[in-house]
Amino acid sequence: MTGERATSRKTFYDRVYEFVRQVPAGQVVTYGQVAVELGSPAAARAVGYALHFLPGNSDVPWWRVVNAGGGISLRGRGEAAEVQRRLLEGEAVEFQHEGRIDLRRYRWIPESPG
DNA sequence: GAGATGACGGGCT
DNA sequence: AAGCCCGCCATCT
Repeated sequence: MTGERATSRKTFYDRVYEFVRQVPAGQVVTYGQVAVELGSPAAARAVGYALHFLPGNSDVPWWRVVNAGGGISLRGRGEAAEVQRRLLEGEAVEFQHEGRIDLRRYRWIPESPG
């Protein structure tokens, strides 16, 4: 009975959605960071895959998740990348000349003194 | 049970 | 600086 693997109850993806949902507007997190927060620092790929299932009308701010370089990859969807950038800019997130975000400034850290 | 997929990350050339 | 390759992990067929 002690083996209450509640984690198995929800899929890794569901945990990703919940975490991303906690990201406040105007801040961003990286795929790798989400993976770390979920307990799997090497599951950055799975994190991106989880967001891949999210429709545009989802209540999960998927656009607040960027790659480790603070940029938008969307490795094969340039259009989605443009939408993501627009959404972030709408939240006062500044993009640098190289189209990347200054993570030192916008990266959100959970349970942070803020 | 095994193989294939994929919104990543890091390292090497 | 840019591009390519490998590895990692979770889910699906």
